[in-house]
Amino acid sequence: MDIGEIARRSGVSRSTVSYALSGKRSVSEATRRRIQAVVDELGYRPNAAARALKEGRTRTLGLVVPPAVGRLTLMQLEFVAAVMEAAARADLDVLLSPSGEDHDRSFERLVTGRRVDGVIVMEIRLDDPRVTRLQEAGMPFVAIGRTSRPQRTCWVDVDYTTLVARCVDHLADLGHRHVALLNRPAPLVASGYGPGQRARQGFVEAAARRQVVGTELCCDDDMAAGERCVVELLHAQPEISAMVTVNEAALPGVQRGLERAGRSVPGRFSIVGVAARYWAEQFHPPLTAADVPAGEMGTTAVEFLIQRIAEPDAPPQQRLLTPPISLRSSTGPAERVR
Amino acid sequence: MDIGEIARRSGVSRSTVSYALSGKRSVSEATRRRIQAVVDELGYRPNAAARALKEGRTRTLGLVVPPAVGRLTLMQLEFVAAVMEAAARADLDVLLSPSGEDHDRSFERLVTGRRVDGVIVMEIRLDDPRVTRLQEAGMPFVAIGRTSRPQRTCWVDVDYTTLVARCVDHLADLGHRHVALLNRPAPLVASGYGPGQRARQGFVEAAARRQVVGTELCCDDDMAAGERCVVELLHAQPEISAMVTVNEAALPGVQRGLERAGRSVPGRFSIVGVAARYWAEQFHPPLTAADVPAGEMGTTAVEFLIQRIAEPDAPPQQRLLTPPISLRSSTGPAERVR
DNA sequence: TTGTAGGCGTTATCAG
DNA sequence: CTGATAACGCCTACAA
Repeated sequence: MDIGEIARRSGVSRSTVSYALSGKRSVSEATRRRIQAVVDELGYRPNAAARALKEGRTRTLGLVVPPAVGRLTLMQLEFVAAVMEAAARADLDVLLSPSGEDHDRSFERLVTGRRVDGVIVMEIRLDDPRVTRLQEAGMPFVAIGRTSRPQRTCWVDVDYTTLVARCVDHLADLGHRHVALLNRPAPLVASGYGPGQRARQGFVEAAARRQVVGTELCCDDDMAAGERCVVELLHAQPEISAMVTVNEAALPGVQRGLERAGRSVPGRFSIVGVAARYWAEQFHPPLTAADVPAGEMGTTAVEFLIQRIAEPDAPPQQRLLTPPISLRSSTGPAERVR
Repeated sequence: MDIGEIARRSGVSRSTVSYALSGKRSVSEATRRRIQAVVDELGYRPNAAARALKEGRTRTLGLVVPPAVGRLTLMQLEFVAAVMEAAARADLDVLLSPSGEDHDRSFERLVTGRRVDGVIVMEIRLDDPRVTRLQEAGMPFVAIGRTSRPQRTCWVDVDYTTLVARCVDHLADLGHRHVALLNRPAPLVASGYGPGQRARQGFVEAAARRQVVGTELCCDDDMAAGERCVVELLHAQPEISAMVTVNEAALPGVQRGLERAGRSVPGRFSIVGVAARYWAEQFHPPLTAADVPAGEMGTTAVEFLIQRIAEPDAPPQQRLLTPPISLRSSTGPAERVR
């Protein structure tokens, strides 16, 4: 069934049907109704491919997700959901594409096959070949995260440097002198993962500024690793009385580790960090943390992308989010030195 | 840049270029190379919309995900990842579509706008309008889960009835006489969610058969609910010595609840269930459970769908999975009655 | 207010 | 082995 079928059945020309549906030129009320009736009856919808071919746009957004989605954190998941919903609200579809590993073909199809009008790229590295590729292909895109030279690209990111520094400040204010940073997995950070690197930077700077002794720890994104890290850390350096964490997936393990080490929170240990609200609230006691607004980021990314597709030459929009730290119950004053 | 550009630069006709790339008719080695060189140099790729229009297929699969993806369980997430990867391997793209709530337009675009060649629908209800819609639209699809009349549709599902019954058998064999079922959230089960209903059915039947006293408990999909449920249950019915769980998201909470109630596992309480392997292994002690093979299900779903698109009239394939229960360390003999 | 006709980029049929 | 040409279904400038 095509537009011709509708035209025939309503006794008008194909263009009249097209105009009646798009509203791009006026159609007499009578014929419009007649056409609409036929459309409803047959459940007609314009063929997306034909429309895309003619209009030169697909009404589809590409979403490039990290390779091992099995390891997707809750934050990322919330982000994907938000993108999906925001796109749906704007009547846009979302094409999912894995990147990294050996999925280059999928990425290439996206960029070069005109399958989408624009792309959102998650988990940007400081030096990311995908960004270069998108730029040279002239495909509108929004990066989630910044490369090391983010001036001319459109992005949405969380200011981990500032956030982690604020966490250190908070702990220093409470009198903590020996503080640890629980970072993301070492290979990830080493490969130029922005949040990991910027968290480290914010931690080191703030520790120096506040004359606090800082210890950084990289930890795999799971419960077991979190428990192990904490236990080993407190065994090796029992003087550490507080921790800043940017590794939400390790939180349940951290909790167990603290229990095993006999460090009650916040009485004998303080912990503060950056996490999805869900994890922060699931922690015992509820975690004082900057809640990453993943949902808002997804919505913003879609907004930016739509804007960018409409006006590719406008200056790229950028948004650096610094969500406030929600004071819950996981931090308290340092124990008095005996 | 289009195929004409390539044709011009290689000094051949457009059809020759097309054939050289598709290999659907033989092209002299010399011209094939010349064409390939130009293609590589310009980075040409066929316009997806034009190709879809002409061929009548989009090389795209639709994936209909549950509405509140924010609440996506790990199992579902693993499934989505597997679908994405399997599709990418077959050089197919995946179009993501939220369903439920007020996202009907997205679903309708998918079915009726010819945006995809086939659809995978997650989280099928016993009575699911989406299935009816897809059938009347003649869109090839694979259901993840079965409706109450699954005979003529193509689906992949987990046999919760059998799995839960086996769990009950295992506990009964160990001497447990009072057993609980930790099911998914009440509204979900009530709305005709297959796994929830079938888990209940398997539980009731097996309990009767084994002359075990069974108590069913619906529990929200989060840690806090899990903890609350367990504490309340053991307070109200302390004679219960074992539990079957199909609610993986509640597991961390269940663990805490058991600790708070002073029930060590497996010494003073046994627990067995159905869960993603990740959660089973994160449990303390590791959970004896049937590991839902979400990845395998995703891969199978893509296989089935590709097959179904190729031969829509072949009898629909169906796969009911009954993964074995992996014996870990969370079950033991019932305590002797004092 | 409505109809006619051309073209978007491909692939496939039909000639050569 | 290769080239011209006709669709695929839609949108829209132009004509009436």
